[in-house]
Amino acid sequence: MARAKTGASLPHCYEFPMVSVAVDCAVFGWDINDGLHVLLIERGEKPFGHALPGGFVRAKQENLETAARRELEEETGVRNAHLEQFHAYGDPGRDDRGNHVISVAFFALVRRIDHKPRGGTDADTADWYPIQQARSLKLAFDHQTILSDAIDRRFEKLRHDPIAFKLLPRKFRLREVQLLYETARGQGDAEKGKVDKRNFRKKMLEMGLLEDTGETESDVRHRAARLYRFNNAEYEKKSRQGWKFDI
Amino acid sequence: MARAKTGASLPHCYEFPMVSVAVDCAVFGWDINDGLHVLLIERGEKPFGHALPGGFVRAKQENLETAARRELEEETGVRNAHLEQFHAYGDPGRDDRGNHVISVAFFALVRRIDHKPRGGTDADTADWYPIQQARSLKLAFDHQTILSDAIDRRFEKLRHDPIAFKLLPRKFRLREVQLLYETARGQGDAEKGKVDKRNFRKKMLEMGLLEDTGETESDVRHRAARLYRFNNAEYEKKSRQGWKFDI
DNA sequence: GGCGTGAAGTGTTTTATTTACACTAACTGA
DNA sequence: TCAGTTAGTGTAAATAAAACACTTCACGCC
Repeated sequence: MARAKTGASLPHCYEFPMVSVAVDCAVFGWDINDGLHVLLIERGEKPFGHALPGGFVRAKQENLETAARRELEEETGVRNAHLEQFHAYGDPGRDDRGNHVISVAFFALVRRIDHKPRGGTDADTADWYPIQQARSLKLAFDHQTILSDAIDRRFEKLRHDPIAFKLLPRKFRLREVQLLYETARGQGDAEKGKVDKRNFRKKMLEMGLLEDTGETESDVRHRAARLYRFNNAEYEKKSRQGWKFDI
Repeated sequence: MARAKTGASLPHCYEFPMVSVAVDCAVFGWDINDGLHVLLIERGEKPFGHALPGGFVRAKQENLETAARRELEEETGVRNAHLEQFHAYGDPGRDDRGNHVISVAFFALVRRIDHKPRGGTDADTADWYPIQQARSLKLAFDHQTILSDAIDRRFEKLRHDPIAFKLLPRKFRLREVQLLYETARGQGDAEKGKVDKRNFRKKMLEMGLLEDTGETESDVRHRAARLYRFNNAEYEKKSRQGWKFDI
């Protein structure tokens, strides 16, 4: 959403100068073959360069999460992401265009395969970037800080909340779960977070939240893996009884 | 800060309707003899009733934390609290006075003994309320939700971060530390979070972050306890080496 | 000065959890 | 049938957590 331009009509008047409210999304896309990537847009207006997708909240029309979903879809085409708010950024100078803009940042997770990003309404282009590369880019505003905070502080959440299963197909191999958790433990770098296969499988299966579908994968040129599904009903039951997911 | 009144001059004009940005603080006061209390104000203007201390952010003048500190001092006299942002609330209807106001909520911890609250600039009165009582009050806006979120989701933080020591005097008894952790574990109710004394002391001392001052408490009519101090330099050193506080 | 009161302080054993570790099974394609 | 590739499996050792009860000290009071 563009801000007021000189000469435009300014029909909304207030007693005090106002702070603008934006939302920005650090969207992480997971792909078993290709690890974690971050969704960035290339801005079609000033300040040019890469940035997190986001934009202004529409006053009296939507709440913060709705705004984040709307902007994410408008700018990148991504829908139905797992979204969670994680921090508000509010330094008076963080937006270099002059207004005081606070931004409520969201952490989002999607299956990369579901989301071939496309350009957005402002002639921006959206694309996936490997985490390491994204970290080394100079992003607009304070988006590099937001991105780093998202990576450093939010990935551990996958270990205490089974949101990881939202990143997997409905039927998945244990190996996929492990790789995803290793990536989370290593803050984007699976190698760094490596764990023992036998211990991981034992713990995972003993939790009792994975059901063996009886099926196996096909079209592979090696021994086929069993496929499991996540039993959400059982998870909710255990949660209600005070049990905590932890891996 | 009052909002625009009908007939007041409205010199600040924008192209789009604006969202107002407020900060609110859930301040928890600790006292060894008296457990945890929450700081609430009684509003001197509409909507009347109890509320969390807070107010509007001054555009272009201050960031979110500064605003929170300012409002906290103005309304309650509390200074130098340990403050951390924890969630932004942004439903369009959450402020029943008509404007769309988002509120960035802060979780704050103070030693209750340091803060005899006083009334604020808007003829509000501030006072401490036991947690259970505060939970049963009907607070203004969505402040009851904010308070519940603060209690339910933030207390566990004391277990992974030695912020608890900010609530203790510089020299403290191990018993005080234990009681504070039990209160955190029990989300405000020490009885609920009770742990074994010997195991607690062992773990605490083996961490190597507490220094025996050599002194003991005085003016007690029973065996005097040793006084310890928290070694912050050592904590930072260990943190840098990847060690994690956990109790 | 002995005794009651009240909190401080102290070790060991048992149990549960976590870690370390290496081979066989199944399938495919050459 | 063999080479390549991933799936799948169990046990022992080490570490961490939990359970558990009595003695020490300071004081006030009789």
